[in-house]
Amino acid sequence: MSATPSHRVSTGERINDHEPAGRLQHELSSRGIRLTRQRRVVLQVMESAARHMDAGEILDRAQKIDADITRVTVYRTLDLLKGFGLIDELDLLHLRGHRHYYESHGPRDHIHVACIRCGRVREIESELYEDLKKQISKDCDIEISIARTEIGGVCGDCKAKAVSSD
Amino acid sequence: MSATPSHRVSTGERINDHEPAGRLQHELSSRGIRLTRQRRVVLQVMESAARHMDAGEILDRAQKIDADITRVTVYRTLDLLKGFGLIDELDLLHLRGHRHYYESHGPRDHIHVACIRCGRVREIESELYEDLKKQISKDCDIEISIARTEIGGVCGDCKAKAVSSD
DNA sequence: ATAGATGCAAATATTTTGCCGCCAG
DNA sequence: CTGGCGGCAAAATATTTGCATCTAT
Repeated sequence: MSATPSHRVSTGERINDHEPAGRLQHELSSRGIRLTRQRRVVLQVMESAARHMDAGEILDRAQKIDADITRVTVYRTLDLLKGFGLIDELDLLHLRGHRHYYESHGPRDHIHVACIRCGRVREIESELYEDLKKQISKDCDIEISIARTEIGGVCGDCKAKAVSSD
Repeated sequence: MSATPSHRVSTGERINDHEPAGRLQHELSSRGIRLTRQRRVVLQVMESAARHMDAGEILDRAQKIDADITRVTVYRTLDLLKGFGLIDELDLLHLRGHRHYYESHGPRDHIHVACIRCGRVREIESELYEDLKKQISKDCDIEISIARTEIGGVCGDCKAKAVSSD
């Protein structure tokens, strides 16, 4: 790792520190969206997520809290949140099949950096990334509302392991 | 559009000008991969693509050239090409459902900029993007082999239309 | 000749929809 | 109260796999 990283780097499992508890609930009710028991549970799962989850994992976690929740409700709630731009849908470079992953994120975009060997995903924020988006916005005359960047490669740990096992 | 864009911008339908004819065939055979009749057709479709296609569209085009090609062969060939990093798999922000799109690309990465209203996708290259990747590579100690960036927003044309229809 | 491809059909996986009874506001 | 919501079952999509046969090298 570089001694003076020019990016804020977060490591390993996703830690949802930027998410004030109840943020999603608040966003929805302030838009006049009905808050059902099931939705509360899915929102709770999304907010407390320690990592990116696909629809099946979200269902599993939701059912641990409230066994009655169905797969269909999860899909419908995810669609709802996507529609309001409150969560992002990622594919993480299709490293593990064609699943889609969901995450609730704070106000600032982050880049997903994944190791194609071990699958670990890190998230980073970058001033340079903000500059790039501004540049694109100007050059393409577009008002950016979604930005997604996924980077894949072999991480340092995996490179080291590859060498030591030769 | 800005008078002096700092990015190379390509507009509208994808024009595959960076792809020397037969590039994919050459890449495969130089790796000792068997070139079957079916694979040649799929490669031809990928190389001559005027835009991003999902698996179904690739199948349709391939069958227009050779009616015997099956869906399964298309999937298997796409997997093969992905495995060698010769094509990219995109979801274009899931703007049109959960389809996956495939594209063969030249040596340089480009950014996909999509209008969330009209769905038009532009591709741009950017020096800033190259800088960003270098920075990430250093900060995260990773050797980057895939980079994908998708940007969404309302394009100038659609903004203009929205105003004029008010 | 033969390792590796294809085709077929069926299995999986994933996501969406119609309809009806139910509940949050 | 009542219009939006959730559950159920089934449909629609999308992708993968086993196996027998064929073919590029």
